[in-house]
Amino acid sequence: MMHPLRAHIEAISKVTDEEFEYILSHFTPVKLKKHHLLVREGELVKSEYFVLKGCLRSYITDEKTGKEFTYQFAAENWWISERESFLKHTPARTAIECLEDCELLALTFEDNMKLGRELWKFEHYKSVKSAHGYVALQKRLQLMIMGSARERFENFVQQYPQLYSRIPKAMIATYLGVTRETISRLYRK
Amino acid sequence: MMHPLRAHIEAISKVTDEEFEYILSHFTPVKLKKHHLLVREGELVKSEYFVLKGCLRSYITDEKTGKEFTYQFAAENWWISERESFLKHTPARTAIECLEDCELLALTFEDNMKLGRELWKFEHYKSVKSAHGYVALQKRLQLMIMGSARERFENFVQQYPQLYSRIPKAMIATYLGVTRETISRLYRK
DNA sequence: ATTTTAAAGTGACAAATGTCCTTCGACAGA
DNA sequence: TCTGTCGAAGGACATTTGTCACTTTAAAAT
Repeated sequence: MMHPLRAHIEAISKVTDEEFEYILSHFTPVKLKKHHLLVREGELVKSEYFVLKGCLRSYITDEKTGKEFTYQFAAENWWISERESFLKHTPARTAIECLEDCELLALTFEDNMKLGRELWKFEHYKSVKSAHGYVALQKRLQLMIMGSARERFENFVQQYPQLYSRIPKAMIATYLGVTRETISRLYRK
Repeated sequence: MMHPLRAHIEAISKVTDEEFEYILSHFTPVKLKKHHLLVREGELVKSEYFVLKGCLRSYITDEKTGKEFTYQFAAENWWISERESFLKHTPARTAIECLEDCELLALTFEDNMKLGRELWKFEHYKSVKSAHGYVALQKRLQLMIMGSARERFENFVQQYPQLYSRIPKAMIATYLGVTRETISRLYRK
């Protein structure tokens, strides 16, 4: 069976066995327990992570109110990191937490750049991923502005059915910008 | 006095007189009247625009409800375009409208690429602008999720005082995802 | 100057969502 | 088995925001 990372890359551009082996040799496996913080707020983030197994989320905590805002979830075959800190070498504004026991592949900033320079296909893969991320962010903002809580919720369930049954509803709520009580109410009516 | 576009570029990377002349030679001046649609929904977008004078906005209209969502405003020294259509050559999902008489500088997709290839500084300028745009979008989403109507409004006024006094409140409302009545209420209390 | 049109402000009421508090069931650890 | 924790659901009530209808003000057009 094809390596999950390879499958993910090849959805965008095909690579040879040698190329993939070379790419993979730059990644470091990481295993983490549920509740472990992969990234803490204020840290410098040196790697991006590809998820082999498990589930994580990145989030911000509002200092004043203590309320959380989930910026991103990631399960198998997703990338997760703190982009801003990773790219600019600034302190992380969001934390990343394991919602389950996780197995990840870490790629450092330097190796990331190196692979980009050496393999045009890898650079292309990254830039397509990044463009997709941008469009997804736009759509999410638009839904946030134009959609009701119900629309946002239904959109989430439809878009990520696996996550919906796997992640505590309270966290999905912070991703959608509502309270868990509101989510709860949406079932009944 | 320095050309506004040059000032804008040099805030990120210095260019020589010759380089700037060369860059500028790829732009086409455009003059438009208030209410003119620079881009219509469904069109192919061939250029990005730098604003010399006037004020515009890009927006989406929800088919079902007829409600508008302002995606972006642009006044002097801003870039505006329909990025997705511009980059991927797909039909525009947002329209762009002049809120005042406008003077713009248009740069086509091809010239944009050409300048990027020929002048590393220009490529750098574009990539920094794009990264800034991404971070701004993230912050806007975050505020949308964590902030009340008042917080979003006050943030807007603080961030764009010029726009606030220049643009109809009803449009600012659609940018913030509230009704104009809500904006109105915020003054009094 | 006069008329017309667009934008802003207001009040009353409705709907959506948040807050607080309690209950219930599932399940992991002692 | 018992107990404690966590996630989910629910009710009662408060607050925010939306909707609609109308008035006032300001700006454009003639």
